[in-house]
Parts: sequence; structure tokens; C-alpha cells
Amino acid sequence: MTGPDKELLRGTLELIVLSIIARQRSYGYSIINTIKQQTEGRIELKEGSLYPVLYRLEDAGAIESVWHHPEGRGVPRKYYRITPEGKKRLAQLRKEWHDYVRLVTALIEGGSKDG
Amino acid sequence: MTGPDKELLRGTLELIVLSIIARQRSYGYSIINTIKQQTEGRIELKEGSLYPVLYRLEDAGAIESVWHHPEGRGVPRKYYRITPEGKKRLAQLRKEWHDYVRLVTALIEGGSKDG
DNA sequence: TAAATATACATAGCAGGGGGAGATATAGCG
DNA sequence: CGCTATATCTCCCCCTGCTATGTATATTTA
Repeated sequence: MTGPDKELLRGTLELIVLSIIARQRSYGYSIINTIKQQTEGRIELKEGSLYPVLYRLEDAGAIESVWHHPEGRGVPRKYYRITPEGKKRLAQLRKEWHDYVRLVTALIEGGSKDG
Repeated sequence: MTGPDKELLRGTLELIVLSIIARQRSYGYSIINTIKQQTEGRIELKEGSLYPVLYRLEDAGAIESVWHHPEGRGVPRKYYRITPEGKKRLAQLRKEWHDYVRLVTALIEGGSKDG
């Protein structure tokens, strides 16, 4: 992704990707475009970031892949869909995310009384 | 820090530390304890994580340090306080955080229509 | 006195994840 | 043919938080 909050993506990328796939099964290239469109260009994922995430998720049993070869010819796509295991993982990641947001939001609030 | 959301800390640590110092000037060891107490033990920062952050913030001109030598004897403390530059940076980081939270929260919602 | 614990700062080296950049391949357009 | 879009894959770099350790002071405990 581009921009100043580059580091923020860390720890949330797996959650984001799993959420996208949970909504509708899709393939790498489309996941990148989906994220780009739904964030109005604020998150532009790179292949070098996404594919390793997909492999990790698949290795962990959270998603499954199937190759789709379009009629006769065309570029084959590797579709991913979420597994029951992945749904549990997604629920867990969502909870962790919301908990962490509450924690940090509380931490960074409060006026300065320093001098 | 400990726990599953280890990676989430990344990108927010600078924001958290700067927030603590903005509220009240303090020193490394106390910052660790402040964070631990205010998060009820959920974020236990390590020295190896904190000190480099403090040095980065100081190099960037966001905070200033002053050594305090307690009366006669005692362990000297290095107090940090936020600079005007740091207050701008803090405002910026807070904004980025809130924006990113909105972005991700929107992204990861939505029911699954997959099969 | 000695050992253990808490306070307090510093740093070398490691691990893991996201990015940059390029390779590979298909396909449409001028 | 070159350019662009689609689509996947992979090597290597960089950054950041963690592990581990070293240094030093002070208090408690035996």
C-alpha cells in the first residue's frame, strides 16, 4: 500500500483479505482491485504482499483454492474460498481488531497537561 | 508486547508513546508501566521496543529529553517532553489512526454470500 | 555481608511481514 | 510489432518489535 500509514496495514492484511474472500470467493488480482475500489484508492495492495498472505492462509487451512481455466483459452485464475476453519479464524481476527481499536483509541485520548 | 495481536502494535507504537508523553512528560521505564497499567496488562512493551522509538522520535524533533539526577544519589532518569513539532505530528498520527480504523472497519464488515 | 529484586538506560542481533521489482504468460488494440 | 491489461509467482530489501544481554543504582531480605 502507499501512503504514510504503511505500517498500519501490518496485522490487518490477513483480516482484510479473509473478509474479502468470505464475502465472495475471488482470486488474487481481483482482491487487489476490490480493496483498491472499496477504499477509494487509499489501500493499493501489491502482488508481493498479497500472494504470500494467500499462501499463508491456505497453509493454515483458512482458505481453499481452485484453478479456473476459461473456455478454451485465456489467463487461468486461482479462485479462493473460505473454509469453516477460516470462518472461525475470521471471527477471531475481527474480535482482536475491535478489541485493539478500543484499547488504542482509549490510550491515545486525553488532553495534554504537560509543559 | 504479548498476545496474538503482536503485529497490530506495529504502526501504532509511535502514536501511543507520543500520546503518553503529550499527557505528561515522563521517562522510558515509566512509559512502559503506564501503558501496562492503562491497558490492564494487555500491552506489555519491552525496553528493546521502546527505547528505539524514543530515539526515533527525538531524532525527528517530536520530543526532547532532559536527564534528571535525583538528590545526591539514585538512578538518573531521562525525561522526555513533547515539542510543538511533536504536537503537530501527534495530531497527524491520530488522524491517520482514526481514518485507518474507519477504513478497515468498513472493509471487514458485510455478510458472507460465498459458497 | 550477600543475594534477590526493582529501578533505569542502552544495544546487538533476530524474525517476520509488506514493498519493490522483475519474470512469465495470455490477450486485445493500434 | 509494441503497448496495455489481466493474472500469478518469487527474490530480496527494509523496517520494526522482540530476545537477550550488559551496565549501574537502590532496597529488601537473610
